[in-house]
Amino acid sequence: MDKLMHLKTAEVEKSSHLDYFNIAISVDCVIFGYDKKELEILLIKSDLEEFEGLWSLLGDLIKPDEDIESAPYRVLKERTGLDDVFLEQVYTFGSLNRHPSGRVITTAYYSLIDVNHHKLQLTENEVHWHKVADIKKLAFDHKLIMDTCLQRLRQQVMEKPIIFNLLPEKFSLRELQDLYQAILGVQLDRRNFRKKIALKDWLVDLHEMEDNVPHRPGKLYKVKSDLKPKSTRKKKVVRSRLDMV
Amino acid sequence: MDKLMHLKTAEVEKSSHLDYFNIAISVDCVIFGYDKKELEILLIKSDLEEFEGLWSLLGDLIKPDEDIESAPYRVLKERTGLDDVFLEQVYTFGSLNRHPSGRVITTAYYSLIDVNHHKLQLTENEVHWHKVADIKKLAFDHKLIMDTCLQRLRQQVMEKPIIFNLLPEKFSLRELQDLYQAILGVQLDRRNFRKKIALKDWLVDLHEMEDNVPHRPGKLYKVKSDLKPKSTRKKKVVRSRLDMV
DNA sequence: ATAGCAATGTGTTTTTAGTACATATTTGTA
DNA sequence: TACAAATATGTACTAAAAACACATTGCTAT
Repeated sequence: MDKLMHLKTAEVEKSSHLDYFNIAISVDCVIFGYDKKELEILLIKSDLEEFEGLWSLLGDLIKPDEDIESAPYRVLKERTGLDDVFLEQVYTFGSLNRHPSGRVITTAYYSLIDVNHHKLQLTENEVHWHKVADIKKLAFDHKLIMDTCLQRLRQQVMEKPIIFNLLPEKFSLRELQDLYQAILGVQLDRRNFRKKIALKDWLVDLHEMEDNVPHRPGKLYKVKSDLKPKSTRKKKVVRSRLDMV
Repeated sequence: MDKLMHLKTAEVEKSSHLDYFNIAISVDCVIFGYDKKELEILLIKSDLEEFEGLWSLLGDLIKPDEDIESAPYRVLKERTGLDDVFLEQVYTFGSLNRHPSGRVITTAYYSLIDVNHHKLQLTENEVHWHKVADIKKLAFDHKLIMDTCLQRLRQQVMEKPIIFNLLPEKFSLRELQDLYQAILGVQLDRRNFRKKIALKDWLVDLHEMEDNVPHRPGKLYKVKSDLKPKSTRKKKVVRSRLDMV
């Protein structure tokens, strides 16, 4: 409220490149994928001297003429070719020394992508998938950002029907359970899992069967079509129960 | 990652006042208080022409040499004289046209203050408490920010022992229930409420009684002392149950 | 003093959700 | 045709949420 807040447009123009604009702002994307029963994220090799050999999140500075929410969509489009992705803002990180080259505050988003069915056009060959479980260290504060996003993902996945962004159109309950286990990092009881999912009432039975499995095939399901908004921007409000009321 | 991300320190210095710094970044504080069974927030009169007569949140631009988290503490200290307050980051708002005077991205924090027992030193007389329920419109996108913070507060208050930041040291279950009702905007059954609170195991029975009430006095409680970190920065992790595990 | 008011303080029942656990069935394969 | 590896399903126990009623305490007005 103090400074810019009280200025009229003309004054802002005048003072543009002074004190108030000494901070750059970026977005960083924690792009989750799922492959071979493992949760993965998409990383790019850092080319800062300080972080030689380390990987970092995909991100970019926000342009002066784009909404903050558009920035992560743009980053994903530029890096992967995808543009109908699930994205959700998580937290904004702004420690003084988080970026060695200057003052950069960054807003973290996480994204969920079905790796096997949207073929990514990885524009740079320095971009690769990494198993989340194997990641010990990243450039900048990106490990902290990743952990924060993973924590949020774990919350959300229990409450809202977003997990289906990581799966193909048709899937078996087994595949769904494997994915939950990969995200939550725990083993689940199959019978209780099925009851829980049934209770949530997110699925439609397709009356089709798996094939290409070396054992008894399971039924296939898809997510109910009214639960499938990809992006946060047009998200349907699914009220969580206020359990004290 | 594109631009600044790849620059070495010297290059950043050189390019400082160019494209990358055309966005200002601020924090805005949704400061919740509780008085006479109503949830309130602290607002300041907007002095932008565009928002003549409207109220706005307390905020300020982030200084190039302060952590993002320090900024809302500074704002609160400057505006209210308080410095041991509960603050939590909620969301970052950055629509292109949210600020009429220029491009400003803002990170919203909410704060909980016991109005009656920490006397605020309101440095400006344009700063006042307003009942949340009465607020229809605010300057900028501050109504959206307030609503987002209120929604987060409602979530958190069920999960974590933060509500006590709005109450005096000693309180009765009746006062606690009234406060929950004010925040959640619903009526609660007294017996079920007490059971629920007992279950959470947040309180210590002080074996003292209310006085100055025109009816049978209730017992007084305080929050368990190990549950009282005021700020997010040193917050104790209270694991929420992963109910599928 | 005492009747009435306005609270506090407690307990039971029903329903729903979570947890632990076992058996029969189906398909592919050796 | 027996076996391996899944799917599919049900029951009993426990915990929590929700709905609901009665006795008690302290103040106050008559």
